[in-house]
This record gives sequence, structure tokens and C-alpha cells, in this order.
Amino acid sequence: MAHTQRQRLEAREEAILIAATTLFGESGVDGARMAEIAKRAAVAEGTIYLYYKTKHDLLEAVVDRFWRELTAGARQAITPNETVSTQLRELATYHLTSLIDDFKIVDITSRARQWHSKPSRELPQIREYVRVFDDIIQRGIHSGELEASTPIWQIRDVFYGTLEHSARTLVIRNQPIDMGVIDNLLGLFDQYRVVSLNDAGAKDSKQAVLQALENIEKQVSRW
Amino acid sequence: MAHTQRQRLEAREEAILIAATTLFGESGVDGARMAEIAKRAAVAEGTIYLYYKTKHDLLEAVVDRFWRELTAGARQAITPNETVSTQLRELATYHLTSLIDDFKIVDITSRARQWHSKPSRELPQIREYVRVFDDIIQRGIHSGELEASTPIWQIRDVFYGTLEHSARTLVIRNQPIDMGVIDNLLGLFDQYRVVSLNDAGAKDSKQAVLQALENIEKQVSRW
DNA sequence: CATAAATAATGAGTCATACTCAGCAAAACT
DNA sequence: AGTTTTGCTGAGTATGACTCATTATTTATG
Repeated sequence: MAHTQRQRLEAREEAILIAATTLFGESGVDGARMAEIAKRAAVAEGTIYLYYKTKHDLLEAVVDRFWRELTAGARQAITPNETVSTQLRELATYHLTSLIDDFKIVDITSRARQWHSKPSRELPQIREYVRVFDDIIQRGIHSGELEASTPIWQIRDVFYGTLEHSARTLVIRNQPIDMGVIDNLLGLFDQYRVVSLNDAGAKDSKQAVLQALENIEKQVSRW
Repeated sequence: MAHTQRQRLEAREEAILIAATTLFGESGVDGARMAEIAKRAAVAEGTIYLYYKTKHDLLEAVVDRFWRELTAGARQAITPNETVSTQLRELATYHLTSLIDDFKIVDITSRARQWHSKPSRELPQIREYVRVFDDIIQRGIHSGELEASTPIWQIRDVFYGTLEHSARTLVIRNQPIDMGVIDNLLGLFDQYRVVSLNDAGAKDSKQAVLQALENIEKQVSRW
């Protein structure tokens, strides 16, 4: 049957991919031997090359798969009709947790970007992953919750850059996940929130103004 | 003379290091052949191994040297008695510029952290580099310009994480340095500034309060 | 169902390259 | 000048990614 056969091929490809993922994680890219991957996937060494042209190709597939799954997980982690602020917190938490859990693979991602001399390429699957963030921000801008003057890519770089760096810091120091990182980051993001004083400013009762002042002070000095 | 001889040895070691730096940059770590490095350094292939035990060792030395020089440059780039805000801007500008200029080496840095299965280590020279930032922040906290409630490492991760990510974005897209990145980042850092309403709050003239309100609004909505 | 054609899998062999080491050269002592 | 010590060399070795002729399995055909 054509159908069964095709499934068998896909199962094999999957087995190779999983074996490679595990071994890359255990031994690093250079430490992982193709022979060992083949052994763990229960295929001959030559068989790998029927599915992946080179070791680097295999690495790319591993990384691609990882980010694809991460994207699915991120979408899942976000509550649909929540506020931008809440969604960002959900995404940040998910992202930081995942980076720490699978740090080995994250670390290996940079290897997939490098192919000898060729400059770093943007991996397609990471581009897709990043879109999860962009969608939240876009929605926030559209609904008027966020201001639109800062280019999205800059905001995104703050978000992902900080989380990646923090994940590395935590892993290197063998520390557990620290939610302070996320509080801090989201606190910074408050600056992108549209804060208008129109509501409070319209009232001319001194009391109201002072109240507004107090609220703002809290917000400003929260960090 | 012992002295001359020692200089000769150091010159050789330096030649190897420079040749390696160039070639790693040109061809990537995997693309660079030890034979070619030897040729460019005008030594025999075996000679390299008298100075560096393995290719990975050589890579580490290259990376270490790069960050050492970056540290020196960063210290240079900072005006001694300026405000924290100005110094941070100087450092951010220097950092972003350097990352973009020498992106190839920066990219290779992650390779030096990975030694087969062993988890990412903190490279000593990067730790030193990071201290440049810490010193500025410490001074700011000490002088009362900055609040001290957020752990420094978190602030640092925002700073370096964002700049590294932005550098990658710019390089991958072939865009020139964009100072907007730095404006944005430093704007976020305003949240770490100590903002007290005591001055304005003490006066009970409605006018003064409104003035304070206005100032704050400007600050909050600047971004 | 037998046979042929097409497709997939195998693993011993090839080849590129990081690394070694026996021998040689230069420098430093005496 | 001779002896020892230190540094350099590049042909040779070992390793591991990759190939390909052969074998096995699946599909197509009468």
C-alpha cells in the first residue's frame, strides 16, 4: 500500500530527527557522531543521507523542528481574548521557561545559522515564531492600548533579546526560573502603553488631580 | 638574548592568532583549515599546536582576544565624569557599532562556549566586559541617580540582550546602524531613574501640581 | 501469482582534515 | 667548539563525514 509505505518513510525520518535531537543535546553538534545517531534511530549510517544531505542539513532540521514546536506551544499558551499585557506575560513566561528547559537546543540554533563563511541567515521557522509576539503587539496598537511610534522590530528585539540573555544567565548560574525577569521586562513595556491624562485632567478638583498624580507616580516608580 | 627570543615567541603566537581571527571571520570556524591558518601565519602546521592544543583552543583564544579589545575600547569610549545617562548612551553606541562591525566574530563567540557536551560556560573575558556596564550602574545607584530595587544582572540582560539581538537584526537585513535602537533602549532605562514627586508634592499650589503632572506626562509618554 | 521494474536500505570503503611525533635547526649555556 | 636545551617542521596517523556498488523490499504488470 502506498499509504502505509509513505508513513513508514516518515516514521524513519522522524526517528532520525529525534535521535539527532537527543544526541545533539547530549553531546553537542561536534560531539555527536553520525554513526551513533544512525544506531539510535535503528538505521544504517548511509540511510541518514537519504533523508538529509549533510550533518549540517540534519542540524537545520532539528532546529527547525524545535522552533516549530515552540511556536505551536506559544500559541497554545496565550489566552485568546485577554489584555495585551496579560498575553505578553503569558508569552514571556512560556518563552523563558522553554529556553531554560531546552537550552542545549537553543544554544545550537546559532550553529544552524552559520554555514561556513556565509553570513547569518534568518531561519524561516524563527521568523514564524516571532510572529506570535508581533500579533499581540499589532492587536494592542490597533485597539489603542499601545502607541505605535516605536518600530515593532525594536520592541521585539528588547523582548526576545532580554529573555534569551536572561535564560543564558540563569542556566549558566544553575539558577531556577526567576519571574523577576519577567516582571522587570513587562514593567519596561509599560512605556509603550498609551497613558493619557485626559480623564483626570478634565476634572478640576484638586483632589482628583492629586489622585491622578499618585497613580502615575506609582506607575512610574514601580520599578 | 632571552629577551629577544621571548619577543619572537610572542610575535609568532600573535601572528597565529591574527591569521586565525581573519580566517574564522572569512570562512567560519568549520570552513577554516588549520593548514591555511598556518600558511597565513607563515609557520608550519605543527607549530600552531605548540601554542594551542586544539582548534577549539585557538578559537577560544581568538574570542577572548576580541572581547578583551572590546573591553578596552568600551572604557575608552566612556567620558569619565558624565551623567549615568550619557555614559550609558556612549556604551550602547560603542557596543552596537562594534557588534555590527565585527559581527562574524561575535557570532562565533557562541562556538567558544560550547565544548562538546559540556554546558555553556561563562567566558572570563566577557565577564570582564560586562563589568564596564555594571560600573556605570553601580555609580548611578551610589549617587542616587538610579534606584536599586531591580537586580543589576536583570538590567544588564536587558541592555546587552537587546543590543545583541538588534545587531543581529540589522546585520541580517543589511541595514546600517539605527540609532533609534539606542534611543528606544535608553528610554526604557528611564524607568530605573529615581523620580520623586516630593519637590512638586510639597507645594500645595494647584498650579505647581499641574506643572508636575505635565512634566510627568511628558516623561511617561515620551515613548 | 510470478516476474520485472522501481525504489529504498545497507555498510564497507573513500577522502578530507585535525592532530602527532621523530627528526632537524637554532639558541643558550659552558 | 661542543653540548644541552628549546623550538620548528611536515610527512604520517586517526577519525569521522560522506559515497556508492550491492542487496533487500515494495510496487507495477500480465
